[in-house]
Amino acid sequence: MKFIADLHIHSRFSRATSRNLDLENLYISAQCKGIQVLGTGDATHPGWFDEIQSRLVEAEAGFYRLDPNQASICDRWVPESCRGEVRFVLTAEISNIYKKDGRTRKNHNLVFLPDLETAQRFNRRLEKIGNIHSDGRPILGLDARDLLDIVLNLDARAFLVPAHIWTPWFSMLGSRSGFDSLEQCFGDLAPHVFAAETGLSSDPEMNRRVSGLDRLVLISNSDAHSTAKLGREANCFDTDFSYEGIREALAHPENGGFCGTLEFYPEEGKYHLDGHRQCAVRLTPAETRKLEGICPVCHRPLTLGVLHRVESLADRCQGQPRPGLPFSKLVPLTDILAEVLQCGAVSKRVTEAYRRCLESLGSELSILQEISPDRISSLDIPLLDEAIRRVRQGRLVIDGGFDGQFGTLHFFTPAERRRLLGQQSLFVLPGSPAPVSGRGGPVRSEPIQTSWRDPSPAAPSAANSAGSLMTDAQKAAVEAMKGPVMVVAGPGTGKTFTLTRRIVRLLETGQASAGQILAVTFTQKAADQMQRRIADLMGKGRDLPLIGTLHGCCYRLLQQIDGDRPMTVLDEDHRLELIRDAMTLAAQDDLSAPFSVPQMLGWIEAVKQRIQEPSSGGPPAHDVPARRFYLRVFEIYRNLMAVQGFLDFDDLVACMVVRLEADAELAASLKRRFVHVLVDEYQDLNHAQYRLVRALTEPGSHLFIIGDPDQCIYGFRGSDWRYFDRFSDDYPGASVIRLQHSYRSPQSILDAAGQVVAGCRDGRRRLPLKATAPGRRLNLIRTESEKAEAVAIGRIIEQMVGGSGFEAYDFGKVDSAGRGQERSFADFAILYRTHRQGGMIAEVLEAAGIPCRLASRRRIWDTPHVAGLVCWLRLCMGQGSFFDLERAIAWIAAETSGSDLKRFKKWCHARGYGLAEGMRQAARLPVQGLNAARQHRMIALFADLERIGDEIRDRPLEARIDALLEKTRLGEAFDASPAEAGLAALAEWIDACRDETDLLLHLSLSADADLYDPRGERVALMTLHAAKGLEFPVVFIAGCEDGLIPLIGAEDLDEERRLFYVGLTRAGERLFLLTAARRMCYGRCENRTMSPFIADIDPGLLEIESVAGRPLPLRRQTQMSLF
DNA sequence: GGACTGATAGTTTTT
DNA sequence: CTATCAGTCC
Repeated sequence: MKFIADLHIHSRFSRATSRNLDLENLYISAQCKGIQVLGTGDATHPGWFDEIQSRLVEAEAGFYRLDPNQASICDRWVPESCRGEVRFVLTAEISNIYKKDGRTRKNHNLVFLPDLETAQRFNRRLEKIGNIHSDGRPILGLDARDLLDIVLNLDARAFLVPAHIWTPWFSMLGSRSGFDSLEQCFGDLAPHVFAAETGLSSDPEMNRRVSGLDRLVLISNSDAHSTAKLGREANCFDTDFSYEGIREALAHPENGGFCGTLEFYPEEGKYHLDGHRQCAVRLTPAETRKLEGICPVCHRPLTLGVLHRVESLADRCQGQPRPGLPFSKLVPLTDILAEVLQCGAVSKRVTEAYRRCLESLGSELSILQEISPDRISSLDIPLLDEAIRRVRQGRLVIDGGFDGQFGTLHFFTPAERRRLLGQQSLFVLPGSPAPVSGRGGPVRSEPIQTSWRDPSPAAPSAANSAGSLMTDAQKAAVEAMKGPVMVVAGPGTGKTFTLTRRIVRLLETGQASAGQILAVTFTQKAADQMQRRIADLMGKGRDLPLIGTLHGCCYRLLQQIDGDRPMTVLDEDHRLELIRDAMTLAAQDDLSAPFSVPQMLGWIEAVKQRIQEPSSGGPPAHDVPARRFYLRVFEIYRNLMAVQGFLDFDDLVACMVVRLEADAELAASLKRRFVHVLVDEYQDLNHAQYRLVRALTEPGSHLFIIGDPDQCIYGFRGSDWRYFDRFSDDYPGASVIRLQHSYRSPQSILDAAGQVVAGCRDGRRRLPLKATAPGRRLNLIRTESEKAEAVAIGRIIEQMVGGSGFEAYDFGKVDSAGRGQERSFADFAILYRTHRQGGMIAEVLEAAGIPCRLASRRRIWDTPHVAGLVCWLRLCMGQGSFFDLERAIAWIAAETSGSDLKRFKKWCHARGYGLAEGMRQAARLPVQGLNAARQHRMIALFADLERIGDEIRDRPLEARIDALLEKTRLGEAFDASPAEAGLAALAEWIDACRDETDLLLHLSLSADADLYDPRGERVALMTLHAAKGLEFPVVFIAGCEDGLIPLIGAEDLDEERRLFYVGLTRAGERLFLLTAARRMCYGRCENRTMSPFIADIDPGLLEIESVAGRPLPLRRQTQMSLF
């Protein structure tokens, strides 16, 4: 069957689209236009998808029609001459913005989906990658190749077509955004792409000059943002009337199902020629080349159009024969009428004439293509017949479009018009305009003054320290092998680099075997990173040294020392639960709790971190009842832990220290074993950890420490930078090496940071850091409110990424000539003091379509079903707690209630049973507080648990998890809710772990894992603390106000200063400091003043800007930019 | 024991 | 503003 399809349109849920773009209007307009098949567009948008689901019904396979009742109502609005069937296919456009091979890429891709179910799966998949709610054309920081991968894995029938492949800003081959070939863009998956969309500004003829595209079918669509633009380009098919028909026709053009396209005259497209709209300069590619791409008015790079781009990639000359299907070029009927009637395309006269045409002649496409001039002239619209004839013959003149401005049409010269109107001739006159070649010469008007802020974008960051060049100091640090070495490594001086190189050198020169090296870091992330880097440098299959966090290493060593004694390390939730139990038990002895559970946890931690007795910590001495209660709780807590064989984090280190200090033999053997000990971030050691390092080394040991006292920001949990400064006393004769060359930040940022940290009252002497580049001033932006602050950040990001949608350019909002270096979302970080601040910023940015990664304290296994699974695992391995049991039974049909379990727990606590012992005893002894029936049900429950445990015990870990999912309701939960990400992270750990003990250790010791798909590029939002060790080209520090930095109530102002210092030095190129004049604080609106730390920065280093409190934000009214 | 009310305090966070 | 906890009532 023959049909015409427009497969790329948008709904009203996309930015800058007409409000009336709903399915009904599309249905009506498609008929008026003469289109039989429309892409739905925006199928990724939940709102639009809901509409699709509720209003459309499947007609042919993968073809959907408007609900018949609705359709008959709509038909009344369609002239009878135009009526016909309309089908929808599920399509969506994705805006991919990402970095590849060092350049920011921005391309748009059309996705075709065979049915609603697949679309739903697609949306669920994308939801994890980015925000699909805020825009019908979602912006994802996702590599186009990875998008294609997702599409291919979705369903064999789904496919992807790169959209309007030539436009400069957002396309596969775009001059400012793209690649030079399909293969570069899609890599290994390129063979799966079989079609490309040419876009308005190019036609098949131009495309065929590039032989790399020969293999592709070229399709054309309207990309309509309003119903009026529907079908300005379209595709002709003669194939099965179904989704599969379309796919087949495109994938196998040799079978003839695809018959070519209806094209817009490319010259009329917005990006045909080169130029600057703001400067009113339009140029042909040849002229642009003569000017070397520079605008003669503003002397900035010109926006290169599609023709230019085609010519630069073309390997066939113009006019050379080339393959391809027939196509015809059209001009929208309203444009023709506007020209004929000499008035605007949206004027009333044109609208009326248009309506009249449709009513008498039929659909627009039939008028443009088929209806004979005789019939057209019968309408009595002067010149219309002649104009349409000329369009069909290609006899019109178009001033080519450029830099976002449509080209303009000319059918008749004034003289000609007079003549034609005079004689109403039906035959072609000699001397009418030649076929299009474009009156594209440079058009110049008065230079327009444009303002731009960013005349000299900062140079890209200097040579990275990962290169093979080392500074002398780095070299010294890597090569000083004997005795204790202390390295003071300021921010960006290549700390990790130095550390890894040193380990590799130790191994390579044979000075130490892998087993003789112990390297400790502070975070799991740092340990993983170091392990990876060393593995990369050493090559595969080599033994690697023990590299881990202090806690992880202690665990391993304790395990080795004690053989297989089971050790379960409790995570924070468990500890709190246990303390709660302990406090409840203590309260029974007639005492009420004068403090909170977290407070108690803090005291316990503090005491353990100092390796002291409980009596040396806790509530102040004068509060006698509180102290009594505290001591009692502490004791009970210890007992509860001991009974079940639990350890907490601090116990790991403390136990190790106690063992080493008490057992000289053991200490000596470990000292013999670990000849080289390396400690990263030494300034963050707390007392117990310091004692541990001391106990593992002698004063003359080959102990290598590296760190930066100015970056000690964990004082609140016991870290003390003084251990760092004391190193030379503890280890006399230690070599001291200072790394002072920063590869990360420019001088301006280092200077400002240095001025801030110099304000510390610690009396330390500091040496200045040197940068490679001078850098530009720091921007200090003062805003009215926290919302305005977020909006200001968003605007800057939007501008630096170069606008995330066409709109930004098409409406002239962003100065396309004066933009700075292109960035992608992953280049930005927004830092703040408290988590609370992150929420608002993320909300504003997400709403504007900027993808964010909000670092949260919640971890992946905090989602109920992942947490449930972990509880089950622990229980089945005999390492469960009462807490695990309570949570686990929620996932089976248990007849035992939570309160029964509480009574059971109380009974166990009273008798000193752990869970396992308690479960055994409950089978034979009466449990106090439970009647016989309840106890029987509980015993039955325990038997069930036992049985499940027995059944799965001998299976490998993965099979065990599968079985658990099957035997409990966990499986349903994982199926129902989109927490596959959680399961995936778990699976990753399972892969990485040797055995279940390892896994459980990981689960309680390991840091948060991201819920986000790492393939999606996002702006990072995190606290200043979390930013430590990271770097970003562009850094925003939000809330630079008194009360936030330094935080109100902070005891150690120096630490707040260091924290700010850490934040400042994360920036590789640009640093923005933001303040709000007013901020909501605990529900109250507070006036704010600037952080005193900013006053310590030389004003000459700051560029201060105030953002006025204009009303926020006019989202849909202006549609100018994302804000 | 569970549902309600009112008072109160409220960083930062890795393991 | 909101989570938490203690106290109150049924």
